[in-house]
Amino acid sequence: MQRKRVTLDEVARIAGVSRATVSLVVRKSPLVADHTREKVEQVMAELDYVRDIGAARLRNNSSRTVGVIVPNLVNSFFTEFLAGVERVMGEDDRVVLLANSQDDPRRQDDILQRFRGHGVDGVILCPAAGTDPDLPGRMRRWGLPVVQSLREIGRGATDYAGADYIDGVRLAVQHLVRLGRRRIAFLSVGARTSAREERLAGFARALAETGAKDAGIVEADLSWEGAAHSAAEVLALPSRPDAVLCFNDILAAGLMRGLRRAGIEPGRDMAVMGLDDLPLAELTYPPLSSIAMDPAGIGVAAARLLARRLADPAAPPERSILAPRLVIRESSGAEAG
Amino acid sequence: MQRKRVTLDEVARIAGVSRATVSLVVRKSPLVADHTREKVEQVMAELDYVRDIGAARLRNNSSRTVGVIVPNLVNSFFTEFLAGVERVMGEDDRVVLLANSQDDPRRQDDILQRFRGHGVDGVILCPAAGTDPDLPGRMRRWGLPVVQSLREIGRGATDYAGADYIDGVRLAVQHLVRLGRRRIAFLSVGARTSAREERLAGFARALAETGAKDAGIVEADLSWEGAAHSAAEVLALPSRPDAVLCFNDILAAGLMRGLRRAGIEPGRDMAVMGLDDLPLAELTYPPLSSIAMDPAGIGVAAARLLARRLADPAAPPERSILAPRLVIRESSGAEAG
DNA sequence: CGTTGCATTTAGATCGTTCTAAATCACAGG
DNA sequence: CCTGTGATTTAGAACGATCTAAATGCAACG
Repeated sequence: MQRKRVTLDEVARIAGVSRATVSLVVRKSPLVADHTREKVEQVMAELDYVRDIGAARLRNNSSRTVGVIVPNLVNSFFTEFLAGVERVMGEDDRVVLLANSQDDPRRQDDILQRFRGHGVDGVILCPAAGTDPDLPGRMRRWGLPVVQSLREIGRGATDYAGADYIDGVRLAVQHLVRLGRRRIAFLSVGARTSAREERLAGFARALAETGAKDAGIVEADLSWEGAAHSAAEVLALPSRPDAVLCFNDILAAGLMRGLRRAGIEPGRDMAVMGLDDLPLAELTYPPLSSIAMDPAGIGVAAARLLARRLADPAAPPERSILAPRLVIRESSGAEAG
Repeated sequence: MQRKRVTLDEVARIAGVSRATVSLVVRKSPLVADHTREKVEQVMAELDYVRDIGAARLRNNSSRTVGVIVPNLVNSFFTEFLAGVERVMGEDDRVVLLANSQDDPRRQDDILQRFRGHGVDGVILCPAAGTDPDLPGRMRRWGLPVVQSLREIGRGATDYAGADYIDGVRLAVQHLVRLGRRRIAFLSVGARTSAREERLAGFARALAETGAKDAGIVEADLSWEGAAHSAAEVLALPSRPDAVLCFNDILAAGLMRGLRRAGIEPGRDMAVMGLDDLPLAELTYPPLSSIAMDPAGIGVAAARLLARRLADPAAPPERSILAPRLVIRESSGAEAG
């Protein structure tokens, strides 16, 4: 059943050259004469030769494989990110080893060990909440190149690709203020990540800049049900908010369900905004105003950073921060006037 | 920068045993004496030894790596599927090579060659629309074990994991008929896949069983915008439908937007149902009645089938078909009575 | 004390590639 | 005809594991 592999030796024997020559042809070396190359390529096609990249890596230490670790595969923010990464890697003839840390640092460690064992050239990591702050250091000591993305441990320790969350939140707050909202609450999540810190920091800063009132911060489970349940808590805030900015669109959609159940009409009685502009933002009712972060673009950027890092391991760490964009729909309320 | 790998030889030297013994320890062989094992394990921990799986595979032909090819990473049906696969593989200490065919058979072929080159143990494949019918045959000739999932080329040629789409459609049609709907249309997609054929076949069969009228089949782009645009076409069908069953929830959500733009209230004036019960079905307005297909469960089943196949390559092909479940929300109209 | 049997350990070949250093070839120039 | 040069080609040693077959140690037995 298991068919035996066609090897360089076999091709060499049939083409009447040496193994080394065939290897050169495989690697498109300019050293080999045109007629030899043609002959060898023909034989390779006939025998359906497939180069064994594992064996190659054993010798030359490049597996053309990169690991990607995301905390979650249900949130489409991460899957769009992943799609961006995968596209660039595919174009670059690399292959993606995917793993899901489920936001658990222990699992994340296991995965990294597996990746090391498989000899990945590098890793793109969205660090799990609660990751050991020394992880970038450990990875450096392992000699494993890493690009962090979407979240970051030890700012500036490694390459990083992300969106400007702080500015994104600012855009949202400014938009709400322009529409006349003054008491703004923030619906946050429990998991301690740099993304959360940045969004909260951006919130505080934007309130200060616009003079809007901080109506309070509520924490919800990261699921639409969780957010729906938080509606009561939001409505009970001492200074009753007239707008809620949510950590992401999933929470925003859930919150809108919760508000409507409580008889509050989102978009009219209470402005609601999301962050991330997931595809579902278009489909909720009312359609959700949000801040587009272009996760696929971030994935592309992360993949490029890793490619650069692999080409030049000694280069100084680089950051690739994409600008967010305000997407106005209906949940933030009618246009002023 | 690139740190040199710790090898078996090194561990052996420091632990004062032979390379072969260390190898036995790594593989948890019962042949080695307890005190030796302890000593060796201690040294491995000290040196941070990581076994090179590529080198191991070269000798024993098992890479503990499987390839997964999906046509799309945006549709959460596929990402939930992927999450299921990844979970089982992780538990089983295997790693997933992910690739996205974008429903393009040429890309899919490239990916398979890459996978072969990386020495994957097997592949889980959701074949791209338009895949060469002989692909299962070619893969058999390559000696590459494969489990098809969600879609199928050459029924019964390989292991297969999926949901009973035909029965799923039947549940939907029966539900609509129970609510008094009589003229049912189907909003389909262009891509020719077994999933599409089964859903259409199920539709025809269910209409025959229930006596409902086929109000026509409309094809949309596989995106919510595409479906929104199709609303006009649906409304223009000669026997004006009173219900529309959609190929999936994304189309259903888009169609509802399109209907509302045209002044038709989904759920009241026109029943709308989706298939797949994606998370977004909860969040649309009105919430979408749908048929849960449990993609994560299918992913789990596919991973198990592949594990079985790897353990016993000669076993006869097996099918794992999950039963669908009706999820009633509001888009299908008020409860009868 | 030599032998047998069992548990444990090991040397050396091997997997399919790439690398290094050297060999071979073709041909021009002296 | 010999030598030097640049272009091709190659033999053989890696890479880091696993496998095979055999060696070793040790205790008990006759």
